[in-house]
Amino acid sequence: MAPTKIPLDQSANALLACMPDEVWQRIAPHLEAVDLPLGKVLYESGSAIAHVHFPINAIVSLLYVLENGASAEIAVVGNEGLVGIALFMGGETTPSRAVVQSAGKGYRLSAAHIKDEFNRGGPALHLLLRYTQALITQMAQTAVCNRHHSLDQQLCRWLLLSLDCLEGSELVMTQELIANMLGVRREGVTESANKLQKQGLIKYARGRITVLDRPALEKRVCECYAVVKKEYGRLLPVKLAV
Amino acid sequence: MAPTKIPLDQSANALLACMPDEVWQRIAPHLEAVDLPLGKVLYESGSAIAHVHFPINAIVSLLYVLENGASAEIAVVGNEGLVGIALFMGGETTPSRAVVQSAGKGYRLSAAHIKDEFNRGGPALHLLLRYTQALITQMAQTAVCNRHHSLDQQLCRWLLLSLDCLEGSELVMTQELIANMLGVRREGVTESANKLQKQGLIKYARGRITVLDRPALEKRVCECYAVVKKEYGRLLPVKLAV
DNA sequence: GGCTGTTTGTGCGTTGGCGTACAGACGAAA
DNA sequence: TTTCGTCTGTACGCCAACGCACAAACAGCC
Repeated sequence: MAPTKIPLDQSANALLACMPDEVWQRIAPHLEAVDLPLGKVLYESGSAIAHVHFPINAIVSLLYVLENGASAEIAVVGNEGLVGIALFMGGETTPSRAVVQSAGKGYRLSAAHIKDEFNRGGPALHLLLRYTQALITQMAQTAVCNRHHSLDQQLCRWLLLSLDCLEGSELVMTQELIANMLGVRREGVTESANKLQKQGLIKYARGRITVLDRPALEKRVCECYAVVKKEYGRLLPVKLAV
Repeated sequence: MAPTKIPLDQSANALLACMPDEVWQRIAPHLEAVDLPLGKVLYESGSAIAHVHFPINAIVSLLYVLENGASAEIAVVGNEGLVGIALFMGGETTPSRAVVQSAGKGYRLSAAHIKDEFNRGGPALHLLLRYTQALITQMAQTAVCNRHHSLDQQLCRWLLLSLDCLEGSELVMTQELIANMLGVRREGVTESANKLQKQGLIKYARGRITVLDRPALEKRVCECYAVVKKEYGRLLPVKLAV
């Protein structure tokens, strides 16, 4: 409950890192460092969102869940972004669910504080909106990818996107979980992952994936990965002009 | 080129209708009535967007086009919305394409004017952001629908969404076009449409679809339609408080 | 009326992913 | 060391959608 007294690191999250000093000074006192354990739900479909989260080394999935329980991931958020855009977009909530897909840490900021900063209309607003646009691109590209690309390709895309959110080349992630994210059968993931393993691109063992040959993965992935990456790069320059 | 002198009707587009008088007075002089013929491209992937468009009785599709030419619609915009959110989101452009899917009329507003109004930070900003969130919901739901629902269901969803943008119960639209939007084969659409026709839900003839039994369509459509509708209703109240 | 181009209908064989079922493989705990 | 639960591998039939090829129906135009 009480704000954590752990020293804050502005560079731990790319979005925070882009904030001009003035903004950072204002919000830093209200940031709380939080643990984001695997499976933690940051917000639920339709229910009010209490905080935005800035992942540091965790990965958060935005999922749409259907009535029959089937689900599909529409976007991934890592330390390049933030979870809970509905707060400043004005909807307060959204019909999706945010779940921690890879455990780690993050900062959170209460709804009131993020809205307050947003409504000042300064650089934070523009930064957050540009980030939102990047997220939109990711969602749209996911929609197209779901329609036109094979599971093999989608798995590559997913591995690369997740990898980009972490350091190192290891993901802690069962095939079951991946299947849920991609909205496919577990067995399908097993098959695709096996192909990759047999060709030496990845190593797989009981919930640990090690990427052995990232360039080869990039050669096999569909264009969707590059489109999204490029758009993030374009919309979120390393350092925002003050 | 010169602004059209046709009398403007604020109620012709729901988003405009929601604008408080003060805003309307400011932007109305810069609105131009434009024709939106079938197939017209309002903006192209990656190129600068010159205007936002407020459809009146036209329908505009937001499409992602893949390298191999395959495409998929990620959202539909009718008189409840606006085309060109990238302008005020700060990205200036987006990797998608906006195409008129059903001919009609609309208003357009230059990039400079919409940004100017947006940056005032008043009610227009909040309205546009709420609309954007609704659009995000539509995109995300499309992604899930692509993944989990049958072509039959998706066709129903598409028919209903299009119908909602028009008055009357007739769509002018070839199966080929619908197939492009849904990102499926034309033959697939033929088959699905035929099922609907045989059961008396629609009537089909050379690019004219007449919906005969809308309630039956609504019974057959997947949940995605209702989710999107509900979210639009929630985020875009009929009249914005001034 | 006859021609032409567009739109719709139909019939293949193919395939990617689904649902189900079960077996092996491994790790942690007893 | 054994047991148990989790994770991964494999197999089978099934089905929706695909790609391709072509026929039929229709509208507009000469």
